[in-house]
Amino acid sequence: MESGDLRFFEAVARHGAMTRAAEELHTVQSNVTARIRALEQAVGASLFERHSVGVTLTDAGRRLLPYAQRVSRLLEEAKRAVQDDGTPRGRLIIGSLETTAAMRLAPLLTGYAKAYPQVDLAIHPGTTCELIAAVKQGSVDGAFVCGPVLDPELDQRPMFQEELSVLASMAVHSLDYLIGAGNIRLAVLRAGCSYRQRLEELLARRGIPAPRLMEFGTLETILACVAAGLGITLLPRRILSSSQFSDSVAVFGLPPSEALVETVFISRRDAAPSSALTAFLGLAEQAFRPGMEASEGNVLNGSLLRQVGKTVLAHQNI
Amino acid sequence: MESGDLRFFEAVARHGAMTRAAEELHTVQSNVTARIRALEQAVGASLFERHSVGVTLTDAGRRLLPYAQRVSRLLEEAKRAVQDDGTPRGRLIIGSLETTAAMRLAPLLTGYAKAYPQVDLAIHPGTTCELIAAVKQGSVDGAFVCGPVLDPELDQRPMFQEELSVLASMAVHSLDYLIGAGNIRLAVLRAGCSYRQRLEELLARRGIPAPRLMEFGTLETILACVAAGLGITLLPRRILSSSQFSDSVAVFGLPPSEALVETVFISRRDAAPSSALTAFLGLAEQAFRPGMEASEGNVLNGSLLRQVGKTVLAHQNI
DNA sequence: GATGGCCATCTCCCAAAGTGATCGCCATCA
DNA sequence: TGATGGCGATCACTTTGGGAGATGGCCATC
Repeated sequence: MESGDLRFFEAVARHGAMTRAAEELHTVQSNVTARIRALEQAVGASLFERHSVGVTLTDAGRRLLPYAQRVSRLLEEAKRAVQDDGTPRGRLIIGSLETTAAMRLAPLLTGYAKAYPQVDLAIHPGTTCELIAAVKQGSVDGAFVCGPVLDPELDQRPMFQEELSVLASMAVHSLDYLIGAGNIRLAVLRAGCSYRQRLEELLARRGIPAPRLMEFGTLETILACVAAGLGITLLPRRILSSSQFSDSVAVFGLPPSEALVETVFISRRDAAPSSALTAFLGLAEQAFRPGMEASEGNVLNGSLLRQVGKTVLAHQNI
Repeated sequence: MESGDLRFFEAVARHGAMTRAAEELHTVQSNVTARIRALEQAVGASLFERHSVGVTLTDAGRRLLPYAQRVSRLLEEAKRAVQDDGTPRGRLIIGSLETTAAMRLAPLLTGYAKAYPQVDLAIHPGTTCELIAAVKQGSVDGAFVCGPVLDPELDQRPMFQEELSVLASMAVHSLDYLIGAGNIRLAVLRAGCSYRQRLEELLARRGIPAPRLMEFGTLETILACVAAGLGITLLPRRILSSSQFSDSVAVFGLPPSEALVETVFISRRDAAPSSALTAFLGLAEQAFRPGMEASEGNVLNGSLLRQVGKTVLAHQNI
């Protein structure tokens, strides 16, 4: 069995048809047929059921498919590993929650770009779910997401904690106010955003029925919308410090059990990290890990009741 | 880059010479030269330094080598996975500490052999170190060893606890006796045996200088030697219950912190377990895990001071 | 029954891989 | 210093596996 055969196999499995796989492989159908047959003979099992239109995997084929993918990934990685002589270069794609990117990454990224000019750095925004999938699939090298991430395929490093707060318009003086207010909505970045789920749970625990959603493309529009009284949202409190809206929205602090979320950096556990990624991790830990105990931690362990923005609320009120 | 090229590469790296690698690959030297050169061109780096006699890996080659090995292992595994239709068959090699094999495995193995007659079952004895290496290398499918095993490559499942005791001749009434006795030795199965190290540490903590070693091939000879007063040893107490020497050696109980060792079953984390291995694990957990809480656990948490064999000793004496 | 999509099979062909001989390099040794 | 032996590089050649293209059969659809 050769890696070339597995490439053919994988393409056929993906397309469900030899003819279309042949196109992708820049060859003709008869070759695909022949090589699949050769592969079947090599492993001693039939891999596809042939139909009048297309083919489908047999059980044996289904068992082989993940290996085909792993082999091709491994070869890719091998190539990179050979070329990677220890000095970071090439492309590094980092996934990040939108909020994390907005609040935290700027100094890290500029520092990295300066320190490793040979690396093309790209930030890929997404929700925790999307980014986990992207890391596992290999389309991003690593990502900042909401922890904890328990996936055994992924390596997880805690980076910092965020303190979430409910943001609402200044007219809202307690969340109970929301119970009657029918036209208030949840303003979220994406339907799949993990903060949305958290906010719904949080309201549910207080007997507030989940308002309807409103999706926005950027954080600024969410904040503008919240300030305008169109909706409420749940975001890291810190987001306000760099925002023009810091004085125009009400901030509802939350008890630590609800407020604190760990942001972790995830990367594939099986793939050896590129030098570019290792260097990134080094800078990130330098930037975030000491900061965690020194400043953030103290704030979080202190009073969560004090005023932020214009509103002071005791936990009991929320 | 193709898996075939990597096979060539790996063979050359292993032999340190193209000519000899060619023999192993059943081809001629010129082909090896050509394919290595093609591979070097494909990855864009030189992989070997050519000398007048033989070749040596470059840094890039050293980075590639582990991938070559992983790819070929992965292809092997893929083949097995395709052929493995869920009913255990084929060869299953289980590593085990000698003591574990003697005391624990018999019923499990007979049960397994009866339940899965299509599997050729083999037991491969060894020390914890040896077995860990064997599992990682793939020469055994899984192994019972002294836990905990922290290796990230390995999956570890606790199976049962053993209670270790120091065994000595009936003439020895306290371990302090050993301080003067110059000709007493440690009787161990192998130099690398983890019990040996434990015993030395244990004696050291009591101020007893480490006696010299005596190695034996079988447990029975160790026990005979201990009974004859030639040496002392550290073994699971349970070993005596199936031994003719149970009445002719003195047993020194130990406090739980020193006595208890967890026996775990380790297997490769990355390789998908064969059906034969999965079935084995199923039976093993059935056999050992319920037993752990029900009988063994109680005994261990109860008095460790009571008499076993003929000697009663308080912890303080040991 | 005509059509179209798809897979299997066959033949032809070629480039890639294998073969064997030769050359050059270098260490060793007489 | 010259002979020898081991080893890799290179070259000319042969072999063959894989790719191309044509054809036929099957089946669903219209």
